[in-house]
Amino acid sequence: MTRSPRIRRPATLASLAAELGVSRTTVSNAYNRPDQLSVQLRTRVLETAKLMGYPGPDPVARSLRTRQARAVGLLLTEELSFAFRDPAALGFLEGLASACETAGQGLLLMPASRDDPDVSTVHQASVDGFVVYSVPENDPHLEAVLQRPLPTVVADQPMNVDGVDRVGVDDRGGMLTLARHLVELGHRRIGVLCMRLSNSRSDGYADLERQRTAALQVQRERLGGLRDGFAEAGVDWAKVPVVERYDHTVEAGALGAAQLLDDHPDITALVCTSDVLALGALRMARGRDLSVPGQLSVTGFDGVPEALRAGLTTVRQPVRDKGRTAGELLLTRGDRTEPKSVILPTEMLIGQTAAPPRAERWFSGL
Amino acid sequence: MTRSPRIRRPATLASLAAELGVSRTTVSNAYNRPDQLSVQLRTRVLETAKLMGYPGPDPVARSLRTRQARAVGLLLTEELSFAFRDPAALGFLEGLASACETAGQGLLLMPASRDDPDVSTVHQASVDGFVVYSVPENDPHLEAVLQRPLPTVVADQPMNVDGVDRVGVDDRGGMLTLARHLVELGHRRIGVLCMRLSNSRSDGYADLERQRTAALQVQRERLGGLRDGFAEAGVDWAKVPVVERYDHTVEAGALGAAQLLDDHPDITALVCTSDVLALGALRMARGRDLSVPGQLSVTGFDGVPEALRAGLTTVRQPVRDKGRTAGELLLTRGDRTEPKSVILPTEMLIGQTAAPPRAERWFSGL
DNA sequence: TTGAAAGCGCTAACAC
DNA sequence: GTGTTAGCGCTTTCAA
Repeated sequence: MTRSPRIRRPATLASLAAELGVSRTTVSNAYNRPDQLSVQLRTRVLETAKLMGYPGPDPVARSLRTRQARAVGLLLTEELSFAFRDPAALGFLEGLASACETAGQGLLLMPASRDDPDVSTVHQASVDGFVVYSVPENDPHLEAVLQRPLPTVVADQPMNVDGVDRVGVDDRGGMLTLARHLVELGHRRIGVLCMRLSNSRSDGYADLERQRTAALQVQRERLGGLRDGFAEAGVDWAKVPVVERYDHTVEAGALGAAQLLDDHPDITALVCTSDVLALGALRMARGRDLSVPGQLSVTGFDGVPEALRAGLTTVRQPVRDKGRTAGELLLTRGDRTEPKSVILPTEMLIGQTAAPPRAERWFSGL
Repeated sequence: MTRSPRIRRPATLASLAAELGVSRTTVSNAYNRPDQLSVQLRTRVLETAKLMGYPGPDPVARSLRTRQARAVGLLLTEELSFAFRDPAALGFLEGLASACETAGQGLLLMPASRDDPDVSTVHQASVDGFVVYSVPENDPHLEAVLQRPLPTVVADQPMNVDGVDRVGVDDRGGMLTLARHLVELGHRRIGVLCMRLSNSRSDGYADLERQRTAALQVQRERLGGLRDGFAEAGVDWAKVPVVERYDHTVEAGALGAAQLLDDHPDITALVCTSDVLALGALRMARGRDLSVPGQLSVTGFDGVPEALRAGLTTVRQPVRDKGRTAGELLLTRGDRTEPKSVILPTEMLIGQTAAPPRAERWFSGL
C-alpha cells in the first residue's frame, strides 16, 4: 500500500513541539492530559496541529509505549467470511462486538484458515487480548495465541485449556432434554446428523471411536447428551447411525440426511446437532415428499432465527450472550487470580417438526 | 485487563539475544529473514526462544519500526452490532473480509456510534488503511479518518470525498430501470418508502427540499432514478408521497408502509428503497389482507437473500463484490497517482410482487 | 505549568 | 553470516 498524493509525510509530535517551541511533553499532554496545561496553551497546540496536519499521536507508537492496543483479537478457525454466513457464529460476533463497543475497544478479525499452518497473523496482531471461538483441540493458531503473553478467553471449545477463561453453553444438557422429549414421543429408531468431528474432512458414518475422540468437543457433548437420553429408554447407541458432515451448510445437511435415510429407511426421527444441518434435512424431506413431522421427525440445535421461522423443534443456546460474555470476561475482569468458566443455559424449543412416530400415532388414534 | 498467572513478564528479543550471546539482529533475522543465517544457528535461536517462552517479535514494536500494521480498519457509523444484522452490510463485510484474508491482513472493526462524537477509536486504530462504509457527509468519524495519513476507500457514500478511492453501485440506474418497469406495468400513482436521509431522526414525509439535500446520497440517487423514470411517463414527482424511516428494520418498514397507505389509499405501487423496508411493507400488506401484487405492488432494492426468498421484485446490487473490491482497492493498488472510482452494475430482478395495477388488469382481461 | 531524559521492542542500513 | 548503530514516535517519571 503506497501513499496517495494527499498523503504527505505527516508531522510528528516532536516536530510539532519544535514548531511551537515547547517540549514534547507539553504536546503530549495537550492530547492526553488536558488538565496539565493552560487552556490557552492547549488550544494553541491543537490549532497549530491542525494547521500542520498533525493527526494526533501515532497509535502504534502510543501502543508501544503504553502497552495497550485498545483492541481485542478474534480467532476463528474458519474462512473469515464464514463468520458472516453462519448464523450462530454471527450471533456470537454480534454479542462480542457489542461488548467491545461498550468498552471502546476495536475488534480485530484475524484471518486464520484451518488448512493454513501459517500462524503469523496471530503473531502480528496488535491487541490486548484474544477471544478464541470454537476451534479444535491442538489447533496451531490456538497454540500461537497461548504463546502470546495476553489474556485469552475461549468460547465453546477447546474446553480444557489451562489457565484460560472459558464461556460455553450446556450442550450436553440441552441435547439430553431433547432426547428425553423424543423418547417420550415414542421414538426409538433414530438417525443422527452431526457437524464435523475433526479437522480432517470426513463425510459419512462416524463410528464410536471417532465420536469418542472427536477434536471438536461441542459435538462430542451433544452426541453424549443424546446417547444418555436414549440410553435411559434402553436404546443401544452402538446401533444408532451417526452421519458426519464436514461442511456446515444447508446443502451438506440435505445430503447427509439423504444418506441416512437411504441406508436406514426405518428411522422415525432425524436428530441434527445444528439447525443449519436440520434445515438441510427439512429440505431433503420436502424434496422427497416426506411429511415432517408426519413421516419423519427432525430436530436441530442452536435456535438460530431461520430455524425458529421454520418452526423447527430445537435447543436454543444464547449465542449473543455467549459473545457478550466472552468480551466481558476479557475486558472487565480485574483479578485474574484463577481462570473462570461460565456455562450458559440452553432451552428446548418445541416446534412443529417433531411428533410421535407414525405407528405410535395410529396407536393413539384408536 | 490484568495479566493472569500464566502470563509472566515475557522475554524480549534483546534478552534472548543476550542469553544466546548473539546480537539482536541475528535473533530478528531468525524470525524475519531465515536465509540470513545458518540453519543451525536459527534453530538454536528458535529453540532457546521456546525455552524462554519468547513469543516472537512484539507486533506493536515491529509495526512501529516497519510502519505496517497488517490490518485494515473498517468504519461503519452504526452500532457495531448493526453490521451483523443488516443483510446488505453483512454481504459487504463478507466480501471485505475475504479480500483481507487473501492479503493476509486483519480486519479491525472500529466502534463508532453515530451519536457519539468521540472519534478516539479512529485515532487509536493501528491499521494500514481504512474502509469507510456508507456514512453520511460530514460525519466526524470520517473526518477523523481523513485526518490520518493513510490510504482510504469509501464504499457507497459519501460520493465526493477528495482524493479518495470509492466503490459504489449504480443506484440511480437500477432504480431507473425499476421505475420504467413499473411504468410499463401501468403504475402512475405510487408511494415511496425510503431509508433515512440524514442523521437526524425523522420519521414521516420527506419533502422535495429534504430529498434534495439528503446527507445520505445513496438514498438521494435511488430517489432520483425513480423520479426520472416516472417523469418519463409524465408523473409529477412533487405529488409523489415519500415517507422516510430512520430505523432500517422490517418493523419500521411495516409502519412506514402503513402510514403511506393510510394517507394515500389510492396508490397502486409501493416502491421501497431497500429490501428490508420492502419486507416490512409485505408484512403490513399481509396484516391488512391486501393481496400483493393483486391489490398492491411492492418493490425493494438490494437483492438480499431474504428478499429473493420472498420473491420480491427488486434491484440486486453485488454487495459481496462491493466489499471485495473495497478491500482490493485498498490493498492491491500500487500506484495511487489519482483516486479511482469503481461503480458496479445493478440488475433488476422481476419477482412476484409487482404486477399491473388492478384497473389495468381488468382492462387487459377484456 | 513545563521540560529533560529514558526507553517501550524492534528492524534496517551498513560495516565487518 | 554476524554485529554495530541509529532510530520508529511516543509517554512518563522526575525535577525545575
